[in-house]
Amino acid sequence: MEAGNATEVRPGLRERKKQKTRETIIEIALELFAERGYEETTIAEIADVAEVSPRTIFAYFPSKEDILFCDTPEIQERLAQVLRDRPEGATALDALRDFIAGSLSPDSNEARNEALRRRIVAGNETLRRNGRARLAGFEQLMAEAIAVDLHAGPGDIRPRMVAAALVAAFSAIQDHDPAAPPESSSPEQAMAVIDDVMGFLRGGLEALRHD
Amino acid sequence: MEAGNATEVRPGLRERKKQKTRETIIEIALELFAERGYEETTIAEIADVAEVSPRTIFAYFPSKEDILFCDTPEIQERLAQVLRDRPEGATALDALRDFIAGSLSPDSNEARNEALRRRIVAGNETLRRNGRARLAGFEQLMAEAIAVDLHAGPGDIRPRMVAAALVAAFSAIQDHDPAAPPESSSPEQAMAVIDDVMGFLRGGLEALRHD
DNA sequence: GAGTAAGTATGCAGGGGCTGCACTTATAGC
DNA sequence: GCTATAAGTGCAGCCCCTGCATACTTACTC
Repeated sequence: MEAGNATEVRPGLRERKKQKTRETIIEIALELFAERGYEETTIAEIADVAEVSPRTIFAYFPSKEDILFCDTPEIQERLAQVLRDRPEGATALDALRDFIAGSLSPDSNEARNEALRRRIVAGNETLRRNGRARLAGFEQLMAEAIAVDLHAGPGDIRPRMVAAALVAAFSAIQDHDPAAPPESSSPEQAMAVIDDVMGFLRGGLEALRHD
Repeated sequence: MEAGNATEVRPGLRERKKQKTRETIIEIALELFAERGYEETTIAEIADVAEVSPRTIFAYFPSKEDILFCDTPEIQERLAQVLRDRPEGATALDALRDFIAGSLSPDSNEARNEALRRRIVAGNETLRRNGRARLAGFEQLMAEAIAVDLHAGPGDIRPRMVAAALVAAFSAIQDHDPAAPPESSSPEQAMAVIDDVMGFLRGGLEALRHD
């Protein structure tokens, strides 16, 4: 450890290089996937363009698909945190709404990648399926939080139903309107749609609230 | 075409052999998967025990996973038919209930395979995920039928939400109680659970019915 | 600044899923 | 029987992914 570093320790050269390599791989993979299709792009090609060995790619990502979906765990962790830290009166749905609102700030780089990702996934059946499967983590998270809201026991299926409906609603919004990615519409519009969904869900939740 | 056949043409030797081979492959694959795990069982081993060439297996099934989930399309088709043919007053939920009730007759062979399948899928993360992904077809089917019930337009997300909740509910019942496979409990018990779910869903549906 | 420890990149060999193609074998209809 | 058609097979090969041994880099210590 060097002395004189500020509150944030700037990571060493090694760490920075690693981060850079990782980002390069992602960037190039997304570009190639978008350009010529996911299945049609091989690990070897990505490695070639990224100027690393194919073996190295697997040191960074457990699988080809994980290059594409690498952000999921991080986003999920953020959501988990928001749910954990929500104030006393706030429901899980409230927390989710805030989370989404907070995620709509279009960080240019992130947004660009996200748009690419969407296009790539849209163009491949398997990816669509697996992409949805990855939402299972979010669903689980929401189900747990909703269970708390509903004072539901562990065997109660209501939280899962609500969480599933929720995920389905957002999937529907995303999948079914590929012509209108969220960055093209304004955040306000996006929030309006989301509030719509929330309204429905709250209605459904009320109907299920018999505790 | 031979003359003198009854209403049902008994398929020729070729067709019967084919069917037999197909069933043998499924049977042996399920046994091996259950015995030593899905990932640990190779196509070569299945082929070996089934006394066919590995290449032949791929003539019958597009992928290893499809050996396991081979019934899904057929069941889905049956559900689609039930939904199509439901009488005027019956809702999609009613039709689904009937469909499930009709499916609970424990055909010994079918039930045995189904139990095996459940165990196999339960023991493998990827299979659980993909198994659920295969439910997307059912979800879609139900969503379409529910959309009719709700007089919902094409962009309406309510039907999807309900369908997703529905599928989630049944998944929850199946996944979360691996100790109690459906054949062990009586059909009456199973139907009681299902009616429970149906009650919730009808409640949720009512809340969404603002047409 | 040389030397060592730890971390990273790479090459190689190989397993396993899956496919296209050519070829043999078995059934069907004449 | 004899031929058209379909099923089964063997082979070569692509691709994802893994374990392992090895070269290379950065980091730390003296």
